[in-house]
Amino acid sequence: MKLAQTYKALGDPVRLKMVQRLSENPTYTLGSLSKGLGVTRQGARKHLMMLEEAKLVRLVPEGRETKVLLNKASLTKAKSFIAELERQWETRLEALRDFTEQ
Amino acid sequence: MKLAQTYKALGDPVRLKMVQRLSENPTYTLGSLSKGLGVTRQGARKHLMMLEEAKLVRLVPEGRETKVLLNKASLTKAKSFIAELERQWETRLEALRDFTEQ
DNA sequence: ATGACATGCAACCGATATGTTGCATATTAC
DNA sequence: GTAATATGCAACATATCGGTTGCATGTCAT
Repeated sequence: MKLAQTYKALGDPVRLKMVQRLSENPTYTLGSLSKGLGVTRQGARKHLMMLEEAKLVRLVPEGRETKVLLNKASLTKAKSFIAELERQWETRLEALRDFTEQ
Repeated sequence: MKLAQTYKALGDPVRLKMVQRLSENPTYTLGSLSKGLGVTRQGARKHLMMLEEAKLVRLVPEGRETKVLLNKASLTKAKSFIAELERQWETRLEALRDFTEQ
C-alpha cells in the first residue's frame, strides 16, 4: 500500500508540524522551516527528506537556499482514503438498517 | 501532537490493511484478522496493539477469542485534520486573489 | 576576495519497530 | 476428560528511526 508511506510520513510530531506550517505559509525554505522545532537543522533535514520520499513536499534548490513546496494532492489523497473507509461502514450500516426494518 | 500517533499507526501496510478490512466488516477477531497478511499471528498481534495504543481499535476479549472493534472517531479526526489544512491554504489563496484583483 | 550564510554528506548512537520461534494458558467442542 | 482452538508472553535478531556532531561545499554580500 503506497498510502501507508504517506501516513507514516505524517506520523511524527516534527513532520506534522512542518506540514501544518507549510499549509499556513508556502514561502518556507529548508532553513526557516527547520527552526523552532526542537531539533537541529540536520535532524530537521532528515524529516524533510522523508516527507519528500512520501511525495508530501518537493525540495527545490534555488541559489544558496532550498525552497520547500507542499504537495497538496498527496494530502488530499490521504484524506480521501479515510473518507472512502467511512463510506464503506456507512453503507454497511444502511444495509443492516434495511434488514432489521423488514 | 497526539494526531501524529494516529497517522503513525496507519503508516504501515499491514495495519492499513487491517483498518480497511474492519471498515468493510466489523466482525473480525484477532485471529481471523491476522490471516492473509503475510505475517505470523504474533506479528499481527503487535500491529494490533499499536492500533489499540493509537485508539484506532479496541480489543475486547470474549471467551476464547478477542473481538477487534474499529474506533471510527479516531479515523474521522485524522481526516478532519487534513481537511483543516486544506481550508487554510484555500483561505490563503483567496486572500491572494483578492489582493491581485485590486 | 573574504566572510557570512545555507546547505550537503558521513559517521555514530541509542531507542523503537518489525518480525520470528517457542512455550504456556485458557476456552470450547466432542 | 481430551483434543483442538484462540490467545498471551518472552526472548531474540535485524532494520529503521530520530537525533547528534563534525566537516565540506557552494552562494551571496561587501
